[in-house]
Amino acid sequence: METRKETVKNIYKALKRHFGLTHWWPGDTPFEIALGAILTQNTAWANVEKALDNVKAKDWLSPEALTEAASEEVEEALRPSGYFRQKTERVRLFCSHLLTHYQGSMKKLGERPLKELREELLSLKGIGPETADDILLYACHKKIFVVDAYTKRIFSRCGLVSEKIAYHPLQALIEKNFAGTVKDYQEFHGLIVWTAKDFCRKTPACRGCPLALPEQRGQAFPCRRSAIPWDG
DNA sequence: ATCCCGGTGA
DNA sequence: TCACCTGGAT
Repeated sequence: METRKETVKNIYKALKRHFGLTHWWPGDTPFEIALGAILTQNTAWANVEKALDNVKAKDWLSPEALTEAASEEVEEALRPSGYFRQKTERVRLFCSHLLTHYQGSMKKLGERPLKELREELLSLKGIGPETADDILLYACHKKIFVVDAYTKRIFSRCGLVSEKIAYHPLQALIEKNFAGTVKDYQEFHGLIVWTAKDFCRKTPACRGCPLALPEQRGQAFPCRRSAIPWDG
């Protein structure tokens, strides 16, 4: 029987074989990546892109510009991403922190050690575990596994964990059982996002799923379950 | 009508 | 634990 470590590795290998390189996260600079991480909270990425396009069109893609602009105008730009008042506040709090402590430099922010930086990000209002880890992994290139709703869905449907597992236990389990570089961590999360969109949707669309067991291949349902029972 | 790569406040 | 926050796509 497969060990948990082998299962995690096999999931990564199967997804990589199917999709190739994802080059996740979308965004050209560390600051844009951090911005996207905040804007995508409970929001479809297509709507985040519209907000980011608005910000770029205004030439506001910097912590200075976003803090100096009138908040009503920033709200207007962020509107397509939803929760636009909340997100304007969150974005500006992050920008202020960046300016106050790092001269607005994501590079300087990224020089802090992983654990301290994670606690620091979590202390900011509007940055929870997933957003913090997005920023750490993709903007600061720290080796940390990003857990999201898709990760829980896929790993639970593969039988590795309960679907109700909390953020940190799942993160710890994956990190303990996955040996990879920062690039591997980045790709793994990207592959999970793509898999969730194409196959592992809320209502499963398993036909052609790279994670389907051989005997289930070609079936529309069910996806594989209970490959390895999890004892908590 | 329901869903999006969540986080906060209570 | 849960209501709430928001607009846009399907």
